[in-house]
Amino acid sequence: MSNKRVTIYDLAREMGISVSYISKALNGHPAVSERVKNAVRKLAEERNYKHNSQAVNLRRGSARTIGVIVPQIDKSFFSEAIAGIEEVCSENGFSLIICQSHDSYEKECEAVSTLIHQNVDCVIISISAGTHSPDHLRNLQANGIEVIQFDRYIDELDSFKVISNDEEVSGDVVKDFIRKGYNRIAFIGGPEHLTIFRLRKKGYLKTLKEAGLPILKRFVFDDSLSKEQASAIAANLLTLENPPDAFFTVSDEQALGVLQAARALGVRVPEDLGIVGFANESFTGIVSPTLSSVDQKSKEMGKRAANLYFESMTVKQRGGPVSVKKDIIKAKIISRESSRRDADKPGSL
Amino acid sequence: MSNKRVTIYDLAREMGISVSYISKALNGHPAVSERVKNAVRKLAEERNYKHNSQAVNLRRGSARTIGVIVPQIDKSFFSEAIAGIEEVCSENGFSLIICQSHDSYEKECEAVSTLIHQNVDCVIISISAGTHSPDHLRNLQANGIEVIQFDRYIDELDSFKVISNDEEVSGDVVKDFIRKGYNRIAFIGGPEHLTIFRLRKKGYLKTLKEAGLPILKRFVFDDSLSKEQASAIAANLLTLENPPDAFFTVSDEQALGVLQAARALGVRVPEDLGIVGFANESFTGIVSPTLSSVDQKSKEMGKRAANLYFESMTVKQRGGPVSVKKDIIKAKIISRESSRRDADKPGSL
DNA sequence: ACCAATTTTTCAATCGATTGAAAAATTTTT
DNA sequence: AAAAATTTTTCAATCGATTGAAAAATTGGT
Repeated sequence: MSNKRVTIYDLAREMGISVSYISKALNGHPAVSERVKNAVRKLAEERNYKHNSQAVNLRRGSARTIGVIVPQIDKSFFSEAIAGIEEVCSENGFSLIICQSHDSYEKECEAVSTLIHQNVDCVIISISAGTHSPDHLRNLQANGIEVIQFDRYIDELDSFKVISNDEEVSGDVVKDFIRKGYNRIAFIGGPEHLTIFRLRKKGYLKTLKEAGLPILKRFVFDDSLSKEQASAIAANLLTLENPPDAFFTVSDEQALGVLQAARALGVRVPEDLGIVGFANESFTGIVSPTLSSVDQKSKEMGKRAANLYFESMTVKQRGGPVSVKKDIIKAKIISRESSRRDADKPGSL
Repeated sequence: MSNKRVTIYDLAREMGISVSYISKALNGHPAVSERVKNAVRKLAEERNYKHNSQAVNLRRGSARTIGVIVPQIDKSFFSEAIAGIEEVCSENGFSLIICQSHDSYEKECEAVSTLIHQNVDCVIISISAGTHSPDHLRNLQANGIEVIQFDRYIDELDSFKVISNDEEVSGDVVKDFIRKGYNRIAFIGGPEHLTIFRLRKKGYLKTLKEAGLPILKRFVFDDSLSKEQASAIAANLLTLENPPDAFFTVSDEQALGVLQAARALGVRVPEDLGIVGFANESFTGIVSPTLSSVDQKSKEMGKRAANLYFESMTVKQRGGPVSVKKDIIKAKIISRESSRRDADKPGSL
């Protein structure tokens, strides 16, 4: 046990040739004959040689690695996005380091620090709910690390951004509610310092206004991302004299909270109350009634984010100018039982 | 943009002192006066110096990192276990590299390769359903990397193991069913080359036998881990002339599959059919009816696994003998609606 | 067989940080 | 003030791999 690792020095000693020659042979350098290449590769295989990434990366000056920071990896939105990132990275021979911020600014900063230490080439991040300033991300850029934001982003930071058409699709959700006959639509949002939550609220408010519906302040809530908060808000509103007949929430956890409050109060969903959430988490399809949600095409967002890095690298290498751009991926409403009122039934259009 | 990183050479040049002295100052070496230490630290802070982990690790010969390989990070069992590992690692100043095998042997081998390259000190793994041989894990050991298995393990590999009392708790599930009046209990298992699935089946069979109940071969299925397979099996059995009145499954996905099949056929749960799954995934508490499940204390398993590494390190450093041991964490049945028949109601004991 | 051209192989520097030994500077002792 | 003891600082090797330049060996032409 605890054997030392085989290095190219070991191989060189055993074969009686120089270290640099071994290195060139293993890397397919043209100055090495096929005969030697094969012999070296064979021995490397036999001795179970594995290169030391630390050494390679140090020498190269790059770890060929992308760091990913997300609030939680066990939300399907994020794990799917990571899957997309992983796919593109492995196509390009890059590895991934995944960090969780658990929605805390401090943990996010720690992750940033780790990734700088690890000498990553790029950081793809969906910022935590606790993050108010992009200084730590500027720190990454100051260290020559490309920053790419997705979903939850800070607009003022000059970086690539891969986002949904939040305002537009939020408007669509409201329109859909109205079309189905819901017209007392409540909104449960997130912290307003995050652009996506501002935009979703904006889309909601704007569409209500355009539809000529009154905006009831007591039906609009910010900064209530947890299931429990949403549940409490719903329980409160549903016992009013004139309760809402629909809830639009900016996450699926909130939508679930609303559903549970409705269940507890005997309010029927979707007959008496429509619910639409955001992110199309996997549980939305298995609760009863199933929850309508906005699908943000998480995997595609991840792929797009990673591709932005590799594309910009290519352009930079050619000396071309890299214009900072915002990539918008169109989200799509997945209509399930929780918003399926009569008006939506086939033939009723 | 694309600035080069600050190194101790830059700091040394700026302060007009040697590189090694800078290094010693930053690391609190006793041979450096407080005056110099403070000055160096101040400048390092100002210039935003971050050490290069590649260089540090190369020199040290260890990355102070633990690699984790699990089938999927978006199952709460695994993400909770990872949270536990993370907690213990950060207490000990270690980092984490997380890899997913997606239940494929090839991907698991790739992950092993990556982790060897990254020079990790230890690998904590729950092996994939597609893994039949522990050769790749022996490869880790041959490279001086400690291997710790948890949950899904290969018994024949000489390594630490952190596992549940699978056979015992499976027996308890069956006993619980019987106590509640279920007596035609079907079983949907996993691939038998994984010890945990063998043990769960063994506990099921043994307990049926001890209870004097017949073992019906057509009620026992192996290697059917997916929700779809479980659903198909349930649909099949429930339309028999003498269908089962309970299902014990080795995962929660399977339990959900059974529930959906029962719903589709109009079979009432738990009145006509009891269901108990395994892992206490988060969705078991939000489906309707809620699903009973075996809680494996995933976070504790993760913490235990990581602690085993640090404990064995301490012992090894002292030159003490490290006996390979199996740590058993007692699982607990979480009784929810899907197995809540009359007999279980309060006062009916 | 000799010189040039080509192929094969080695040398030495490099990446960034650490560390024990050696050297230089300072303080204490006599 | 010289010698000894102590503190401060630098030197040089090291970790493992890569790479351009230089050297050595081989091949070809005449």
